[in-house]
Amino acid sequence: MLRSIQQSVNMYQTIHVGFFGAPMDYSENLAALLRNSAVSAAERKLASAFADNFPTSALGTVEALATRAGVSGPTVLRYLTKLGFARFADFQTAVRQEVDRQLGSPLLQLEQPVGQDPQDEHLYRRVLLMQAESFRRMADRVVPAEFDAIADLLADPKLSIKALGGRYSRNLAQRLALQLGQVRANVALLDQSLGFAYDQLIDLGPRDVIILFDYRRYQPEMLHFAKGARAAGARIVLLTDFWRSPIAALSEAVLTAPDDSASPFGSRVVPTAQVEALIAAVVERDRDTARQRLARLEALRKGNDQPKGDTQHD
Amino acid sequence: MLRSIQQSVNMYQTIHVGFFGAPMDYSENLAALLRNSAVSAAERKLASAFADNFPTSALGTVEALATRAGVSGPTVLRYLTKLGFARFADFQTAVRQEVDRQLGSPLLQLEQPVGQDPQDEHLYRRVLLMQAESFRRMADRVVPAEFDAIADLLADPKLSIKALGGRYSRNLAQRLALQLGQVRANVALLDQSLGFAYDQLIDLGPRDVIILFDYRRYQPEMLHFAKGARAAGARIVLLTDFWRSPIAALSEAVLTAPDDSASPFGSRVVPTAQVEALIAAVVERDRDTARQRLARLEALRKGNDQPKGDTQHD
DNA sequence: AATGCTGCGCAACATTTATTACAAATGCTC
DNA sequence: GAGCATTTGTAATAAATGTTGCGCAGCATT
Repeated sequence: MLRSIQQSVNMYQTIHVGFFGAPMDYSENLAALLRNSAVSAAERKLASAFADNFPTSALGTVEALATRAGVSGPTVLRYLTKLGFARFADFQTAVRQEVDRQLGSPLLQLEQPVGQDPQDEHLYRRVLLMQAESFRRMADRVVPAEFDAIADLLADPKLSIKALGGRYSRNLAQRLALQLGQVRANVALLDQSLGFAYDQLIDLGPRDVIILFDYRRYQPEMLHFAKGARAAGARIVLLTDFWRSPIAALSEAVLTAPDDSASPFGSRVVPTAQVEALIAAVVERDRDTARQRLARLEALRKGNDQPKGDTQHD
Repeated sequence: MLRSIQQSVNMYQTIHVGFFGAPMDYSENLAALLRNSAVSAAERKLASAFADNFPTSALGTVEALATRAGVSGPTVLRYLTKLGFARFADFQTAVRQEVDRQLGSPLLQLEQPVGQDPQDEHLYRRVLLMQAESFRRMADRVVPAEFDAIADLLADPKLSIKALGGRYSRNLAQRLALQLGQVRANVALLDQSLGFAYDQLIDLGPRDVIILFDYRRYQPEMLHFAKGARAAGARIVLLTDFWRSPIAALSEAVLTAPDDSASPFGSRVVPTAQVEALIAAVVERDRDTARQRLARLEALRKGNDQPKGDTQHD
């Protein structure tokens, strides 16, 4: 036990000493660490097995690995212990992280436009490309059922829809309420500023759908309100960011979005698209009703065009 | 054992049936299979957990997965059984193969569209991909000078900014005013409904920048207002769609956007991004001022937190 | 209201799998 | 060639993990 004084560490921080005594730090490259640390015969066989098809080989069981390498299980364990992984589970966690990183990075590199330094790009162009990337990624994590569950709720004519947003997301709630109100009945925007809408709580019941917009710097009042609504039996739908507002636990369906932005404020671009998609889905569910309602509204608007403007929020 | 006659198979050959009975074959894309097969509430949560960070989430233990998703272990097992994986080990093997394949060919990494026909795609996914495409195209028609001209105006502390939007674009004006107001002084939202803001016209002069949002089904009142503002000597900036509102002729800078949408309403997603980009540009032009102003606001907000809510629009 | 159905979590069970102790084998030194 | 040290495999053990049956709860149907 002279050699490996190193303790078991969370991150594989093993430092090897290279040819001229220069320390080699493998903390960034697990695969290399595995390959270069072999000394004895069995360890070499093991290292080869790792190298042969890296991530896969390391993600199975100890036994599988041992068999593939032609060594015994304990040898595998001992090797990994030497490298600083006290438990096999720790090792696998590290491998998974590595996989994640490697799987994630080529994507980003691919998107790098010709001007190698993204700083060279104009801000505006940079923002647009970033958004394009966001949407591309969003598309790859769509869970149709989740979206449909929300759309079904919003489209159900027996239910009444109430939208509520925080300081910066009130806009979204407003947009949703405005557009949804044009294609179906019983849509309201809960107004936050007026004593914070607690008055509304008393009337809530199981026939109400509360659609909440809550993004980072989550406002405690929102959670408080959500709890009250839940207690009253209302159904809760949540749109939030990737960090997930605590309200998620109270919701029966959640839609998340990234909020990467070039400004000090989180971006609401993807959520805006989500709202629009929801509207589209609601329309799709009962095209005729929506069409008729829109036509009626159009007619009404023609009736009193110039004077005063519209009745509701707009 | 009535339901799943399918045996455990090496390759996950589950076939789903698309909208018109067209079979959808996921045999090449495990991630999509996991996301698209969810139906019940718990399954949705699970699918979301899978989607959140795909390979990693699936390579741990059943328990870890269940916890992350907020469901029970057996639910995980049942879901996977439905998808054709008799044993959890089979599933993980499939995941590992997938990881191998994807690491091998980074180019294929972007999920190749599952339903060959875009019609087969889910509405939500379709919307997201469409937006990605929109932004991609927008990036290729960026005219930096035009954008910068607008940003310069909005950032000029000697000028006063007034935002105005139409029926459906008032939202954008509001968002701009709200955020811009946090990073610089003299920002106002012209309220359309109150007698249509003509009162404001009388005070306009060359030190005012009117930023207008006018999208298809251009409202005549907007044009009328713009003419008045122009006559009063105000500077006009316009955000409109590709068809270009007639106000464009009166504006000293114009930013256009597509408004393709799946709903009866035009999409405001790109314009939202434009607004955010403008804010970012303004902040970039004088980072210190913006930072200080934000800090001061923050402090003020802390002062009167709970009572009444904010003074202005929000 | 009562009944059947489905979805889902709890908890016991069974199996797998990591881990440890021990002994055989190998290589090295005197 | 005996003795010591290091390496490696075997087998037993303990822990973790997958798997299954049961029952409750919610929902739709009659």
